Amino acid sequence: MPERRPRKDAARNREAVLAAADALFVRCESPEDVTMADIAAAAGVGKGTLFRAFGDRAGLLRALYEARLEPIRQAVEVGPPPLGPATPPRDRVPALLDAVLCFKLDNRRLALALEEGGSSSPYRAEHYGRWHSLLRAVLEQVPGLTDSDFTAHALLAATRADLVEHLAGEERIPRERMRSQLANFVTSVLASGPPQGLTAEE
Amino acid sequence: MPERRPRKDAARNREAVLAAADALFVRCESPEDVTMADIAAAAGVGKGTLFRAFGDRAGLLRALYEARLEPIRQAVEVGPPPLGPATPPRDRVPALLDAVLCFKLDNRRLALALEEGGSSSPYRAEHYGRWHSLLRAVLEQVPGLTDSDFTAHALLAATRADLVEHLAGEERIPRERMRSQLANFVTSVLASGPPQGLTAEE
DNA sequence: GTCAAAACGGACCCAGGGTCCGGATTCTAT
DNA sequence: ATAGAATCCGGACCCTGGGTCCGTTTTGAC
Repeated sequence: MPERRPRKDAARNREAVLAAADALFVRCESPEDVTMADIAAAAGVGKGTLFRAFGDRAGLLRALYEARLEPIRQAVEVGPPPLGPATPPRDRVPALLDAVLCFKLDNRRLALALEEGGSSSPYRAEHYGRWHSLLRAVLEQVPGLTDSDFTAHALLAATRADLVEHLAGEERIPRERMRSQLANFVTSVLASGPPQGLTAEE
Repeated sequence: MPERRPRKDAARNREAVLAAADALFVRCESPEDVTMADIAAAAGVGKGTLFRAFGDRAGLLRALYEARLEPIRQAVEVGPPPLGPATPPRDRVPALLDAVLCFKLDNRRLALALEEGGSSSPYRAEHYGRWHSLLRAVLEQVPGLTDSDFTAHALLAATRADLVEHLAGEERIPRERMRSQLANFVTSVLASGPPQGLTAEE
């Protein structure tokens, strides 16, 4: 099956919708007061178009999220340390979580809209699955650390969009402070367990 | 102001609604397919009654939640160790989080409905505020532990209703295993920092 | 028993996600 | 270039579910 590519206008409209949605989410107070009709209007497009292109609200949000996430995904999969695969586990774990935190700080409303969007739990999203299994795998390589699966969940939970929003918005905690607090937290989780040998173990 | 007490029928109906809602939430698959109309019908009451008594959906959920939470609240505020105030901080922290976890396991659907209920973030709920400031205060008494505020948030995040639901439902992790994993996690967070002297410090 | 205050309940309203289909656009083949 | 089919457009329309309103009923104080 040749998988014929979409028509030109379809592609153009798809981009217009993504751009419009992004802009609206940045400007809005809360994600739920940007409606599908709003997005369609802002993109100069009919509602039908928007639903045909993305299926439903969640689909649109996902598409936006994935697009924004792409650079980080690259950096994690094939980039240089401290995010890339060549990093020693004890350094990579904090780096990964810091990246997630920064991403959510930079895309607060969007992340909020997607994670707490209602209907299905954020834990079913495949992007969560990716972060979790990656983190889990890296944690597994940290000597003396058990329960990597749960630990990965728990660490990621510390970067939940609504928590980040609360800390940044309500408690007015500055970005750098939040990053360092998360780093400390992660470190303390990693630090426990058997003596994490200094430099020379034998 | 005498604050005259409610009429008999009002009180009776209020109880009926709470009971009906509780029953429905236990039976349902997802909290969002138990509608306000359903609850009213199940309680043998009109929708108006239900809204007059609780204000809105969130109000009803909150009322239910608080009611279920009451025993634990008592145990924490005036009960014996390990939950009560007489417990040494290092022991009380895990106990508190274990209590939260167990509560969410026992009231999965309800907690889900309230925390991810939509509109306003769970971090604005006053019951969250209570848990957080208590935990924060206890953490503050653990020597060598910094960032109690953030740490309290991060630890509580590990017991978020939808995470618990995911672990118990999707990943089929048994209760006791989850409790011990959480306990390990908490311990590792507490363990770091300065030497937590054995028994004799001087 | 009487009467005002309080509560009842279901018809009603409305926003917002999602669907539908007649008409406009784009691609392909000749 | 152009006919014709495939695809897409867009906004009128539907439907669910939270929340409101008000005529009627219940309660309880005197």
